[in-house]
Amino acid sequence: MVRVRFAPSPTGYLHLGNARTALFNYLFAKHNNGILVLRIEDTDAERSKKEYETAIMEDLKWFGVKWDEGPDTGGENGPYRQTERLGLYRQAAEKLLQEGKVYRCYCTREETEERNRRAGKNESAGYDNFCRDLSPQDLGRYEREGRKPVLRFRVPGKKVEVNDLVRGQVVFEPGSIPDFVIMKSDGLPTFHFAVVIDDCMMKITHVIRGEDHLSNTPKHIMLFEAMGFDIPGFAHMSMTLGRDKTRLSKRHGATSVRAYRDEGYLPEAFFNYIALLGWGTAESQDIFSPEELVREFSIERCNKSNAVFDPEKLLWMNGLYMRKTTPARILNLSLPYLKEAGIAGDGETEEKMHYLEKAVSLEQEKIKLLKDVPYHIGFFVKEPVYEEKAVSKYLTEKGKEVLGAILTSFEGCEEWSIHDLEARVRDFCEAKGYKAGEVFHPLRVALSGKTTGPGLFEMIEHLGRDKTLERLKKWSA
RNA sequence: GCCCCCAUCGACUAUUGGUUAGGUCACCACUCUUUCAAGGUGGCAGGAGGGGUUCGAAUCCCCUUGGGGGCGCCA
Repeated sequence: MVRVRFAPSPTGYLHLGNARTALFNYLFAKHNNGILVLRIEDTDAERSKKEYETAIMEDLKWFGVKWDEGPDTGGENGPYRQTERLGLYRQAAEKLLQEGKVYRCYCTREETEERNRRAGKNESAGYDNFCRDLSPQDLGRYEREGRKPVLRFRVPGKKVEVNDLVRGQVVFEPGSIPDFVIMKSDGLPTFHFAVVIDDCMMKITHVIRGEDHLSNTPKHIMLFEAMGFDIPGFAHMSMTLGRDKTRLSKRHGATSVRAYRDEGYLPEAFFNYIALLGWGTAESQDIFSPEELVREFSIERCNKSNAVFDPEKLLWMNGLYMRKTTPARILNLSLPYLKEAGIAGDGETEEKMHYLEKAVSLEQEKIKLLKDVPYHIGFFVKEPVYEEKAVSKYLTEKGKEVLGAILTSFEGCEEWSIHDLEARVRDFCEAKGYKAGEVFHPLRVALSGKTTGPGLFEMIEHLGRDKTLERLKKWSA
């Protein structure tokens, strides 16, 4: 049984790069009929916040990553928050201490750096094993000084091989990894230790994570070995970068899943686009349903090189999914934005909802973001926002004259159907010798405030007789 | 400073020893059209550099360069 995990730290909103890691874990799990575990790595008491934990779970669910075991679902391998597992880590650490595989270290960071400096090494050269074999006297002296020790792992002097599912065999030579801390002086485990204990106890078979952890993996493997645990498979995914090929950060604009959700991206578009970052099929297919992705996904086809996140392609893909979905769904999802714009309120009548839905369907092919829906359909409900350039170009003296004449014609229109309306306008043009554009453009601007929009006669029909005549009167000479 | 990873159009990628190096986004042109989109057609554009191996290299090896990551009592 394949068991994988996604293990975020609740220190901020879900980041795009982490979202991709979560997605790949999910796809791998589902492809293999396995289990996805959500584990909250909240041992950093300073930065971890409960609200972020909630937000991360919401955002994962939003774009379609569902886990089988996690803090909210419970499960036999829990608890799923590291702060609720502290006893487990202490127990394991105690055992390692008994076995002499870890030792107490009393050095401060400053002391270590100072010694490194004096030894002519780089400050960040790593720990110098100062406390590795402290005499009982030294130990006692430090304790009497009131120093609180950390527990350091006694790194064996042999090479470590990582057999990575995407990178192949990666070898770390002896001496390249200094003795590292597994338990902090406050009694909390470090990331490296907690991860290994948890992955083992949660029966994780494959560790799929970002490449930023590749250099840490030998530490984890040594810990697995020291504790006699089975070593899981590892797969280190390439990183997600910004346009300038540096790590995705605020400089690149929105980097959280939440931000994209708020802008009005469709979850399936986000899901699809993110899956394409660092993974592809032999056919270079671009559009996948979630089911297809689950079926097609494989670790072997994951790219080794980093991928640049391209908001433009995401936007294009979102437009594509907008066109694929139903107007009713777009309407429902854009309700918050419509409310904010004063176009729809709570508990609208069925009639109004139908009216809005039709308006959405007329504009659907142009909608790229849910956030933009009010801009596109607002004039159907509220007084148009007249764009200055449109008015000065088309609602000229001559334009107003034309509108006045059209008004007369429309007033006599009883059926108010696309056909009737169009016939009237075309007859009018012919009778008065106007070119189509001389009439169409002023009409559109007077009714919608914009030079762009749906088909003119569909628009007039849907706008209705009253609003049409009223707006024409306003702009007639 | 030490260690690790990576390298195909501007971006995402396909091509795993023999291809006019393919697709998608973006961009440009044309087309459709009452507008804007969407659609259709076409175009621009790529193997980082240098050495090998081979009849033949984007593909295998080495070096250089460039980019990314790690070396915390952060995760």
